[in-house]
Amino acid sequence: MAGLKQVQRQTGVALWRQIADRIREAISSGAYDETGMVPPETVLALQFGVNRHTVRSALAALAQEGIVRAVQGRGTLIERKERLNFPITKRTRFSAGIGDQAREMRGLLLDEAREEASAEIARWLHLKPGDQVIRLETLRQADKRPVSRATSWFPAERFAGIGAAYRKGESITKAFAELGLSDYVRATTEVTAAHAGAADMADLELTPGAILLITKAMNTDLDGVPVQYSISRFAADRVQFTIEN
Amino acid sequence: MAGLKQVQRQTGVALWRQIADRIREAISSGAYDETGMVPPETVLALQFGVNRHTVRSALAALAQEGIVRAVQGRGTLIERKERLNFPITKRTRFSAGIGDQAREMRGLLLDEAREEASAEIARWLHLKPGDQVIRLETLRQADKRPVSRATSWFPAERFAGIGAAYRKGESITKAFAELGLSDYVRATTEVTAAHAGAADMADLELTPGAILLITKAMNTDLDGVPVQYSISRFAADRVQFTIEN
DNA sequence: TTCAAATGTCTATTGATATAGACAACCATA
DNA sequence: TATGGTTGTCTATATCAATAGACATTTGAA
Repeated sequence: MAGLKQVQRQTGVALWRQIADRIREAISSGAYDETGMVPPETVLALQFGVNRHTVRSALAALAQEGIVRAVQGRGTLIERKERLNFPITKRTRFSAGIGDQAREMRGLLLDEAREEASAEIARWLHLKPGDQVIRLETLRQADKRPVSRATSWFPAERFAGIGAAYRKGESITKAFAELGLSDYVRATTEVTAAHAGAADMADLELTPGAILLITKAMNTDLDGVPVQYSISRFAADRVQFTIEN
Repeated sequence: MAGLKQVQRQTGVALWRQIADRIREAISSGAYDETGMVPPETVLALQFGVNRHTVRSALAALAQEGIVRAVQGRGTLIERKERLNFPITKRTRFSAGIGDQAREMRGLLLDEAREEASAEIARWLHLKPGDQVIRLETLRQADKRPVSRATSWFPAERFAGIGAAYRKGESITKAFAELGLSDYVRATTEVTAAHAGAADMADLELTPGAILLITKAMNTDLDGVPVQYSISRFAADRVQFTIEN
């Protein structure tokens, strides 16, 4: 790990936030695995070329996120460092791929609504604008920790009752199975990144300025008929995607 | 587009930066296509619930990026709004997919080095740690505008001279062809997101606090033998990825 | 020509950010 | 139990970020 380079001065983003990002990245990359601790505040201050108080602000933010825990007299211990891997493959089975990485994977239904398809949703689901669709607002957690927040649309007549099915099975796959769709495939996925907004920050327990990985995905049944369109927002510092071709 | 919601107060990230991000997003989503202009500063200030001076700081930042141009007495004109789409498919042809979106796609070789494979690189390329590899540092531009910054490793003995070939053809595909590898496939791709560091900020002409989309990809020849491992950093506000399964 | 609407510039004030230094409290261990 | 290394707390100061108000300058259209 030799030495983290000095931070450069940026306008618009507080120094302590930039340093928090750097330390979070270093932790997640295993730079401090030998000791299981972050270097002393004075050392970090020297490495980054900033005042010790600034480092303390950064560490306080990381402690708030539950990543580190400071103990007076000893040092700052690393509490969590994992980054969940989400495979993006033709056969979409989020829960399956995650099973070995987290003990408890849950999907919570935050809201359900029946509404008319917008032009964009209609295009993705091969419907006419105004056709009825069901919208689900869901939150995925790994070991009690929120990982992603998704908004999904389904053709209303084919998937009536999917809200209740999701609430019961806590996953899209199980909800589909409950409604008689035993298999489906991922058709297209778009990936972008952006800063988190207010609502997502709250749901995903993010600190201000955090990054989201955003996927827009369309799934079809085995006949190629669209069954789901969804926009998912992932906490970027907790996940990575893997695309296997 | 009705109305952009009020921004919330965040610590650590300057308000004007958050607002710049929101406006950039609105421009790229086509919200202001009718007029080709951003709403007046006073209107934006009202929409976001901030002072006009704060909006001006945001617009100044966007002007610095070349996205808008303010004209006294008229308004603030939109100069650029595109977001390049990069398909991530088995057959990786970056230049091909981009052809219809940008007039001029270039790949510049920033640096070339022959070095020993680290443990990680060796693992990806199915080599032994310490085996010779060639590392290329490249920069991709679309219409003179930097889009991504990549670091790629190749087995040295098989692809000796790939630096010169890349400099000549300005793409990995052409460089491979020059060296007798006419076809190759994308084996695995990992996608993450993070804030840009100093070096990438400079190369990609990013403003402080900008987001990077990061891919780690391994390509093989048609026999499944690894030919390239690369880490690419994309300016997140200029691109999106599309995964077609 | 006049006027409304838009951006440009200036001054002033408040709170957040960053630096600096000093010292207290706590922990592990020699 | 003494000591060195570490985090916790306090005070003080300078700079940046954000708000507020006033007015100048430019443009396009009535």
